[in-house]
Amino acid sequence: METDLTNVENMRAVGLRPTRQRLALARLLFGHGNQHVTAETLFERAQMAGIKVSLATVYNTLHQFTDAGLLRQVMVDTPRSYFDTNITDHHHFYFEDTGKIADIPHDRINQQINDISPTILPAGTSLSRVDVVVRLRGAE
Amino acid sequence: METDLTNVENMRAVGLRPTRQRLALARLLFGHGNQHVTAETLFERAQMAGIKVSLATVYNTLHQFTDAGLLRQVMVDTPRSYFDTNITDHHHFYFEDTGKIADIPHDRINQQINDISPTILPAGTSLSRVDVVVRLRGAE
DNA sequence: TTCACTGCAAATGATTTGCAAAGCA
DNA sequence: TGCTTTGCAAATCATTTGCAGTGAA
Repeated sequence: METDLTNVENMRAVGLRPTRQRLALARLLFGHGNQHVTAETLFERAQMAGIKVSLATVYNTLHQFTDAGLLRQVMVDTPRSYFDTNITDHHHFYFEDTGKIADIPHDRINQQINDISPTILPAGTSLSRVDVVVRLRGAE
Repeated sequence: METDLTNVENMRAVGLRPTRQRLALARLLFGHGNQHVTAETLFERAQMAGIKVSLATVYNTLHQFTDAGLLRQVMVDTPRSYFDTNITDHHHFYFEDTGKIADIPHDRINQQINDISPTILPAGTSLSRVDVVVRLRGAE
């Protein structure tokens, strides 16, 4: 289990003040299993949940959580970017027809990639991360 | 060798009228080895080369070439997208410090990916393409 | 009280679009 | 001529920013 950001102590532990907005957004993000959100979808979900928060704050919060290592930013489509609550080593399906993404479950790709990557890095660089996006057509 | 779009017949062959702007942009794109461009960088290069073309037309042309299978759109960074003149199966380095991309040369990743991918596709979907982005820190 | 955080509205940056003028068939 | 394509400017969309007001320590 990852850091549970839905309580005050853990929010402080990652260097963020436990404000009403951040706690509420954390609850939406981390309280219901792994999910992929955009700023817009999280904002809408917050509104439906009756949480008073501005879109700008949603953007700020997503980036703060990402910087704290609690979210991972996934770029598959311009110009919108997704944030994934699953921060373990894994990769993504991208459904071209619907624009949605999903985690690749039992990740065979992952092991292979991790084995290969270090051997091909250009001199003077270090690996930040490997993103694999398997783009699909057809049913979601 | 790919289709050489720098001449009138081939431009027609992909279903596009060989206009002055399209021919000139094709020359910039396909006349000097593989490269990665954004709409903005191609536009600047065109201006430096004395080609009279608008930014809107550069955008249109990049998408028309992409639809014709002559370019590949690569998304690594929001909200700007790159277009790669190399349309063979291959993947990319992304230099986080500079925001630039480069093809991964002798592509060991590629074979592994191609072997694995078909085995993990969700029912009802077909593989469009696999994008691997190896994100690097440090020197470009 | 102090400094971080929030919200709003305006600014930004990439991209797209509407439409009249220009160019290819 | 007729249908594409172009160019410009305005529109759009996601995102960021400036700044005054609010809230946590």
